[in-house]
Amino acid sequence: MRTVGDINMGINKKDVIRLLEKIAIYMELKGENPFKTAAFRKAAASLEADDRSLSEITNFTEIPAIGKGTAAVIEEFVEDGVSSVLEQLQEEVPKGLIPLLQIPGLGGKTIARLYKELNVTDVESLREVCAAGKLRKLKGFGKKTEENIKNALEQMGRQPDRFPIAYMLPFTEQIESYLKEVKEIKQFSRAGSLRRLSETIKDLDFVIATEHPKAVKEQLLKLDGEAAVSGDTKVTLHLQADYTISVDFRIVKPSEFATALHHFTGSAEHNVRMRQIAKERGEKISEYGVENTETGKVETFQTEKDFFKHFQLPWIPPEIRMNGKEIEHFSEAKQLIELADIKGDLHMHTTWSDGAYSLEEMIEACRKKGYEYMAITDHSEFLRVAGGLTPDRVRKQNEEIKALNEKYDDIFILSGIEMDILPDGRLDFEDELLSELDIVIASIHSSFFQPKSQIMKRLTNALQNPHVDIIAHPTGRLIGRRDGYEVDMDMLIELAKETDTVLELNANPARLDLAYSHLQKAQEAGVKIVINTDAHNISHLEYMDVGVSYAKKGWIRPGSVINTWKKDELLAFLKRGD
DNA sequence: GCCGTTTTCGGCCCGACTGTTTTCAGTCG
Repeated sequence: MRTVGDINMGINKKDVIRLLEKIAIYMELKGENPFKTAAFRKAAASLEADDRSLSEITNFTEIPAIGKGTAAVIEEFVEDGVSSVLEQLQEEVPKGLIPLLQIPGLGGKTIARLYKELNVTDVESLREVCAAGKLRKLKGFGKKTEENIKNALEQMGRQPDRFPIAYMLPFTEQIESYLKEVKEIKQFSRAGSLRRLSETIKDLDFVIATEHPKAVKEQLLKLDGEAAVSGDTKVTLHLQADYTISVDFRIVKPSEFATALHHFTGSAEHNVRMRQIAKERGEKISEYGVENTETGKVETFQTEKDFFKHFQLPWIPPEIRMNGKEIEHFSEAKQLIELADIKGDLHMHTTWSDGAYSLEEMIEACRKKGYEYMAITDHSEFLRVAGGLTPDRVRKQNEEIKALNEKYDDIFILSGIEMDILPDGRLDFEDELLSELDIVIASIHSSFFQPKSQIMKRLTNALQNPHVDIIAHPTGRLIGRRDGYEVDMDMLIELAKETDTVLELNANPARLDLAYSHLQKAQEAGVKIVINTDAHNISHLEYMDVGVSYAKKGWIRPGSVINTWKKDELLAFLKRGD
C-alpha cells in the first residue's frame, strides 16, 4: 500500500546537499577546475543555509550560488532520484580514490595524476605503487613525498579524522600553561575551531605575538612532539598521545596580532565573506592587516573589536563565526550571554550519590566562584550504579541543606534531585516527595535504544509533571561517542513551552546537550534554558565557561537563561507549579 | 559553475610552506 509518507519519503534536502558535495568530491578527484568544484560546494552550503524545506522551494536559482546548471542537477535528482552528472563522474572516477583525499599532501590534482599515470584506484593500489618505488619516479614527486604518503597510509584507519572537543581541551590547557611561561611571547590566543568551540576539532590552533620569533620558535620546538612544519611564521607540532595531535602555532608581530587572530579563527566561510566586504571597499584583508589596494597602505589594529569597527561592524563573537551570514545578522543589540551573567549552577552531585566531594566542599567551591545560588541535585534511587538516593536519604539531605543555609548568608543552596525517568515512562519519585524540594531535574539514563515514540512518552510524562522544573541533557548524546536517544525535538520544544519546563544545556564538554541549533530553536519558541555543569567534581564547575561559550553558538541571550536571573526571580519561577 | 549599476568575460580570499624545482605547483587553513 502506498501512503502519503511514501511519496514524500523520496528525496529530502539533506540528500540534495550530500549529492552536491559528492559531485564536488568527484570533480576534485577528476582534477576539474577548482572554481567549478568550489561552486558545487558553495551551492550545497547555500542550500543548507536556506531555512526552507525542499518542497517549499519552488525555484532553486533564487538561492544564491545556485544557477541554471546546479538547479538542473537538483531538479533531476528530486524528480528521478538519480543524477546523470554524478553517474557520469562515477564512471570516470573510481570510488576508491575518495579516501585518498584524507592523506595530507594529496589533493584532487595529484590524485588525478596518480590515477592517470600509475592507475592508482584505491588505498591498496596506492600502497603497492609506493612499495614498488614507482611514486618517486613521477615528475614533481620525490623520495620525501613517497615517504610521507607511506606514513600517512599506515596511520589511516588508526586515527580519527577529528576529535571531540572534550578530548582536546586538556591538551589545550597544557599548551597554554607552557606558552604563559615563554617570556618572549607578548600575547597568545586559541584560534581556529578550538576558539569557535566546534564540537569536534581537527587540530589545535594558536596565534602568538612576539618581537622575537626565532626565540619563540625554539621554545615551541622544545614542547614534546615532532615538528612537522617549521617555517618563519608557522610551527606545526605532532604531539604523541593515544593519537597524534596536530598543533599549529602562528607567529606574528604584536601589531599584526588582531588581524592574524581573526584570520586564523575563521571559519573559512566567515573569512571569505569578510574579504569580499573589504574588496567592495577597495581594501584587502590578510593576516597581516587591512591593505588599501590603491595606496598600498596597510592598517593594523589593537584588537579584533577595532578590526570589525573598521568595517562598521560590531565585534562578532568567535563562536558564531560560521557561514558568513552572521556578519549581516549580528548586531550589538542581540547581546549574547556572557560568563559574568551566570549567577549560579543548578545541577551538581556530591558524595551522597556519585560525586567526588562532600556537600560542604561543593558549597565552598561555589562560594569561591561568587555564585548567588546553587542547587544540589544528586541522583535518584533508580540509578543504583551512581548511588541514587532513596526517599529517606533525599529527605535527610534536604534537612542538612536547610541547616547549611542557616550557616551561609552569601549563597543560597537549593535542595534538589536529578530524578530518573524510568524506561516505562514513570518517574522515580512520588509527587509528594518532589513537592518538598526546591528544584527537580528529570533525565533519562537508561534504555537508550527505545523507539522514538517510547522516548517521547517518557519525556512527555516528565514535562507534564508540575514539579519537574528542568529536563537535563535532553538527548543523552556524547560527542563523538554516541548519538543519544531518539528525540522528536520539535515536540520536545513545544511541550517545554506548554508546560513551562526548562531545557538544559549541559556544559560538560563531552555532552554539550542540547546542541546549539536546538538551543536556538528553543529560544525562538520562548522556551527557557538553563546552563548547568552537572559537576561530579569541583573542577567540573569550570565547565560553565564552556557551556556559556557554546550557548553563544545558539545566539542565546542572557534573559533566556534562568541561572542568570536574580535569586528571588528564580525562586518565584521554580514555585510556579508546586 | 556562478556572478555582474564599473563587468556577459574573467574573475572567483589570501598567503605560507613543502618538495620539488631552479621559478613554481599543489596543498592547506
